[in-house]
Amino acid sequence: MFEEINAYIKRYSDFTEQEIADFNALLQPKTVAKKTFLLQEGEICKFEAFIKKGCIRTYYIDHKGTEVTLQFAIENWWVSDIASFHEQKPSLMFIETLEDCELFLLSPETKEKLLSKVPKFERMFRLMVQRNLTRLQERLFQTIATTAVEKYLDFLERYPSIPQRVAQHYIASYLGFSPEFLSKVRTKLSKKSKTAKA
Amino acid sequence: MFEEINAYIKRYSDFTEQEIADFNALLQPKTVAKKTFLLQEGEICKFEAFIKKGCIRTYYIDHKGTEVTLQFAIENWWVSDIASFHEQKPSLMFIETLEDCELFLLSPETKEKLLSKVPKFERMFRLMVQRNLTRLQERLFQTIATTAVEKYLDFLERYPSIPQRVAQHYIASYLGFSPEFLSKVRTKLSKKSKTAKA
DNA sequence: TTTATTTCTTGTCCTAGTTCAATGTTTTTG
DNA sequence: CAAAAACATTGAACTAGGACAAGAAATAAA
Repeated sequence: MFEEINAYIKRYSDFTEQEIADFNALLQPKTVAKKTFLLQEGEICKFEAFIKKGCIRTYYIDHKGTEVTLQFAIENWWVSDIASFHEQKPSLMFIETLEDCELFLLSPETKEKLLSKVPKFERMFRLMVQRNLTRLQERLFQTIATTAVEKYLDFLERYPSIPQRVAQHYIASYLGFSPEFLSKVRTKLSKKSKTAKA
Repeated sequence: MFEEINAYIKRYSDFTEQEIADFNALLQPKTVAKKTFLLQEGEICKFEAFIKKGCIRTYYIDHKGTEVTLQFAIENWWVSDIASFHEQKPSLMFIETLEDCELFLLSPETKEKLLSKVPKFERMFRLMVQRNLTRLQERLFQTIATTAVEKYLDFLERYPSIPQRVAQHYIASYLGFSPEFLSKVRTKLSKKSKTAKA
C-alpha cells in the first residue's frame, strides 16, 4: 500500500523503519472519482495530497472566466494549495481530479504532528517546495520569453505522458493561450514535420 | 549591526538569545558597490544574501538577448539562486546590485552548519520558500491572465517604493513587456487621471 | 448504437503588444 | 560643468495570438 510514497520520501532523506512507520500511520488514504473538486475557490484547503494513482489539475479562473492551469499532477506528485493550507485562509484556486484517484492525505494537524515527531521531514518539505519554486521560476521566464510553438514543444518534452491523459484545451490553459491557437500550432507543426519527411 | 536581520528571523520563530548569537556568528557581512554582479549565468551560486541596505535585481536573458527580471530585492529581503545554491550547479540567472549594498551572506557550508546547530531554522527557510512560491504562483497567473495596464497598476500598489529606485525599463522587463509599451501605458494612464480630475 | 455532449479544427477579422527609428530628457562621468 | 551615456517618449508599421462562429470528430451516456 505504501510502496510508492515510501519510495518517494526515501529520495529525500534516510529514514529509519520507525520513522517511516510513524509517517505511514499519519496518512489518510482516500479514493476519489474523476471530475471531483478537492478544493474550490473560497474554500480553505485542508490537505496535502500524494497521488498514488490518477491525475489532478489545479487552476485559477480569471475575472473574464478564463481558466489558467497551474499544475497537472500525476502519480508520485503532491497537490495542495500551500498558501491556503498553511495559513488556513480562503483559496484562490480549484483542485479537480481528471481521473479516478487514489490519494494519501495529510491535514494541517497531521502534518504538524509529523514534523514534531520526526523533524527530519521539515527538511524534506523544504526541499520539495524549493524544487517547486525553481521549476516555477523557469516557467515564468518561459511564459514571458518564448513563443507558443516553443512552449508547446517544451511541454511535450517535459511532460510526455500528460497529452495522452488530459484534454488538449487544458494544455492550452497551462501554456497560457487559447485552445484554438493551440490547435493551429499543432497543425502547423504537423505540416512542418511532414514536409521534413518528404 | 544585526538588528534588521534579527528582527526578520524573529517573525518566523521564537529563537533564544543563544540561537540568535549562533546565527549571527555564521553571517558574513559584505558591502558591494552598485552595478556589480553577485552572480552570472553559468556560475555556481555560493550565497544566500540578506539585504541590510540596497537594491538588487535578479534576471534571466533569453535566446534573443532580452532580459526578464525575476525579482527586485530591497532591504529585508533575501536573494539567491536557490537551485544553483542548493545543488551547486551552474546558474541560469544574473544577480546584480542596482545600488550600493550592505549584505549578510550565508554559504552552503554555513547554512548547513546553522541548520544542524539550530534545526529550528529548517522551518524558517521552509516558510520563506513557501511564501516565495505562493507569490510566484500568483504572479504566473497574473502574467497569463491580465493586461499590461493591470499588471503595471498592480505592481505600483504592491511595490510602491520600487519605481523610485529602479529604471523604468527594468520594471517593464519584470512585467513581461517592452519598455516602449510601458511608456505608452504610463502616458495613457496619466491622461486618464488628468481627464478624471478635469 | 444512436444521441448528446464535449472536444478539436479551421477560417475571418481584430487587438494588444512589438519592433524600429527618431527625438528628447535625465544621469553619469571625466 | 561639458560631453557622453543611459534612459524615456512618441509614432508608424507589423505580428502573435485572441474572439467568434461554424462544422467535424471523438467520447460518453442512455
